[in-house]
Amino acid sequence: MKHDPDQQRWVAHVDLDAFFASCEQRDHPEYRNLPVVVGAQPGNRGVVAAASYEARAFGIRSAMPISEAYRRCPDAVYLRPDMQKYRGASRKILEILATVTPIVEAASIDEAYLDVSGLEKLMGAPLAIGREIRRRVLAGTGLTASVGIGPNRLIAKLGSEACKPDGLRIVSPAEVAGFLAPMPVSNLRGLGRRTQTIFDALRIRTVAQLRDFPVAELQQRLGKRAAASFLRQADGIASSEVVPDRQRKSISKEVTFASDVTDHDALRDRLRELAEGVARIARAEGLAGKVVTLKIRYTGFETHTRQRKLAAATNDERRLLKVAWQLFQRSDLPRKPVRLIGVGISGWRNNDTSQRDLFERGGEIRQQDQKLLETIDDVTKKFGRGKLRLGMPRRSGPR
DNA sequence: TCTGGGGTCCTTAATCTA
DNA sequence: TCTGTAGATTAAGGACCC
Repeated sequence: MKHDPDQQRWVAHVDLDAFFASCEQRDHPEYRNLPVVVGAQPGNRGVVAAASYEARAFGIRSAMPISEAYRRCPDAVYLRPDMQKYRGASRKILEILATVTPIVEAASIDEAYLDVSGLEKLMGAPLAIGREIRRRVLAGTGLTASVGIGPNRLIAKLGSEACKPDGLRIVSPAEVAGFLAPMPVSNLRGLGRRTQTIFDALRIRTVAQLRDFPVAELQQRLGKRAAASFLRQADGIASSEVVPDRQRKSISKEVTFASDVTDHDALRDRLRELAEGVARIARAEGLAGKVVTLKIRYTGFETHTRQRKLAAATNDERRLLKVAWQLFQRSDLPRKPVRLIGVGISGWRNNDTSQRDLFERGGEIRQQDQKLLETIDDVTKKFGRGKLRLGMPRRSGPR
């Protein structure tokens, strides 16, 4: 899809409100207006996957331990996730969004980006486009979505976050700086607990404060790359590329035991089930991978991964299990009770080198070329051209 | 408090190779 | 052949996201 470079880019971010909980409230009218918590069952290990807005009023949040949620609201409706139902709803929503524009990128089960540039002639201004997206999603699924529209993905996403639940927010290029300035830096992408500690120590609370902070010190504390990423975001600079049909990069399955396990037969049985699940998905999607990863978590949350690259790609559960079990038996892993075990596969054949990918990554490659040229320039200045053998194939065999 | 499951991306270190 | 250098590849771990 070609874009007129002079045309204003508009990206929409569509985010379903309390998605899992809303699906349940939609299908069970008796749960409407009640606090609904989807996740682990109270009394078991696990966390909250989604909380309805009624549950959030009790301070219940996603990723909170279920024991803590229960302490805050024992009378809430506690439900196990029904992933099939949510995946079905997700597919339906993507179909609806595709009636607005073909350039739709599913970012997760409950979020999508749309490139709505150039739709003004058909649908009107961004405000009208946003209203129409929300109307179609509600009419087609009975679910409410919050929509943010801005000049790039970051602003669109922050826009939808700012207007949740059941809202619409348009941020024009002229409004970006003012929109970002008062925001807590914790709203920026890639800022988690660890980085937050650093920002706290530096007394950087808002995006405006981040913008005014000395660059050198920020680089020293966060590393050049991360510092640059946050500063770009603080200036509202981000990609506006919406990529439909992104290919997944890995498939994995894992399980946390109700109580920690030491019996190797039991572990191997669970690993077999997980390998079967991974292999089934891989075959269904026509994928075969060369890299097998074992994940293992011990008592005390100590987590390790071990991986091995195979000579040939596979999606066969027996091969997966065999390799994963060999990895489990490696002597450098602790011999302790096991809390979680998982297996995954990645490294597809034909991975990331398709002509389309190469075409789309052209900009990146050109940047690398530029870097290379700069490096060659530096070396040439130091040592003279005689030291360089440019464009000559490497001699093979022993030297 | 006590931490699921399924992912992506980044950093770092070790190793291999030219 | 020796040695230092440096890029590529592989592996492990961690941060982060939904």
